[in-house]
Amino acid sequence: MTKETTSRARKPKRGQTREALMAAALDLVVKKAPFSSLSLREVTKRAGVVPTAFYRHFPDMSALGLTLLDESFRTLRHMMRQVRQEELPNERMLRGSLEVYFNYVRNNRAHFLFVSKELAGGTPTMRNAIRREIRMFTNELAMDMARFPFLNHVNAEDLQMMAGLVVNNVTALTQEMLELEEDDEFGQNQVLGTAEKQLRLIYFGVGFWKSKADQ
Amino acid sequence: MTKETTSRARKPKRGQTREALMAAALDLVVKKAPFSSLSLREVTKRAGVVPTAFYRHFPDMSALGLTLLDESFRTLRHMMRQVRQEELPNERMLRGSLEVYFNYVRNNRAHFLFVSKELAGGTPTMRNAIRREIRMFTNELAMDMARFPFLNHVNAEDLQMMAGLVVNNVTALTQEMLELEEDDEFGQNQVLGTAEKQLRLIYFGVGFWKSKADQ
DNA sequence: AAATTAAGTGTACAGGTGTTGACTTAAATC
DNA sequence: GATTTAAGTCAACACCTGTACACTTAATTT
Repeated sequence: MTKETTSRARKPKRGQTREALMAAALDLVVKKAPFSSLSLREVTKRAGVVPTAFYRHFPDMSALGLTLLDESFRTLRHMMRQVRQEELPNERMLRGSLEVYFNYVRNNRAHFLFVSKELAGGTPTMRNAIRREIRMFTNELAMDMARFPFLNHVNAEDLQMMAGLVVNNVTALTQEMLELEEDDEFGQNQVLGTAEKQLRLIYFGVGFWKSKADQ
Repeated sequence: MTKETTSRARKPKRGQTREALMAAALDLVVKKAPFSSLSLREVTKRAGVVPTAFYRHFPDMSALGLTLLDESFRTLRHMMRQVRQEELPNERMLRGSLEVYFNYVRNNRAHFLFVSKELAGGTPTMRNAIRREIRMFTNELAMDMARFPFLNHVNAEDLQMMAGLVVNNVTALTQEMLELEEDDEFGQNQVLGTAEKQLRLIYFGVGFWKSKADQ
């Protein structure tokens, strides 16, 4: 990661064991247990490699975990950025964004399951990393809301509060969606519909609230 | 639990080991790891008892977990019932309910931490039990909302949606509060304040939303 | 007072765990 | 082509795990 001393980068092409280890861990998280309770041996076994080979790629399991976390959020951030820089928010854009997001969740089930379980049950390091990431999303959302014409009379603190409400709720609905069977399209659409209604309430509700109770 | 065959109940007064085991497990959950990754031996050690003594009280660890879950929700339900049957909802009642609730959370930190970690990381049995319990709270809340004069023109489905929004959010804030240090009163008050603002938005927002967009 | 039962202890075993060190081998660099 | 380095294997260790079985002991029932 830090070393690139010589002129030409030397890439170990042969061993994609590193990726295999990460995939194995993710796999075990999906169909067995939270990451925190996976054993090194179990992961290497599933990766089709001898236990000691693990140390060629990670110092210990928690390092693997952090790498997995990084991977999860790097691609998620990428997607979020694409969603954000679409045209100005309007009526249909809310539904559209939610569809893109939940579609992404469905296509990255393993990563979301991993993150979801670690958010509550992981080591403090893990939990903090995840919470920091979520806080970042909340801040960005608050900034986007500020450009929403309907909301431009709402102060920064209240925007933050609203964004928190949205993020908390979407997080919960994501976990709900992860509990559904992968092919339960009915259930998934139901969650999506609920999400849309709830966000609509939040967005439109604040207009009323602010104009009435400014005290 | 089921047996009470003879005339007089025979209580094993000597061994409060059962309670000790439950307390030990809860203790370990607070300061170490999610319940799922506790070992039987570690629990018995902390309870000050030999490993095999465990089997006199529970068939295995997951039975202990379910008992713990039962205990957690039995007292929580009791508190909720008291909060609910207060006088009709009004302005100050929102704040009051939240204070009672979060105070309860603070006084039952271990149980909430346990539940919070199991909600995402537990066995399917555990997760379902918890989710069922939460769904129950949501339903009860929806019923309470129906009696709210401000909301009596909202149909059942939307009430359910609103209640879900409230419960999701309070759940998230509960987890946020559990991450704070026990003596961080400032942070705790901040969470409480956020909660109040957010719920106010939900409650008052819907009035505007429904009267405007009935479509 | 005798008998029964609940609840504790100690020993033992088979298996899983993380990590060590020395060895092999294939690829990348010189 | 020789050498260095990255990435794999194998064997061994000390420890922790759940659970079976036989044993003790105190309390409750009879």
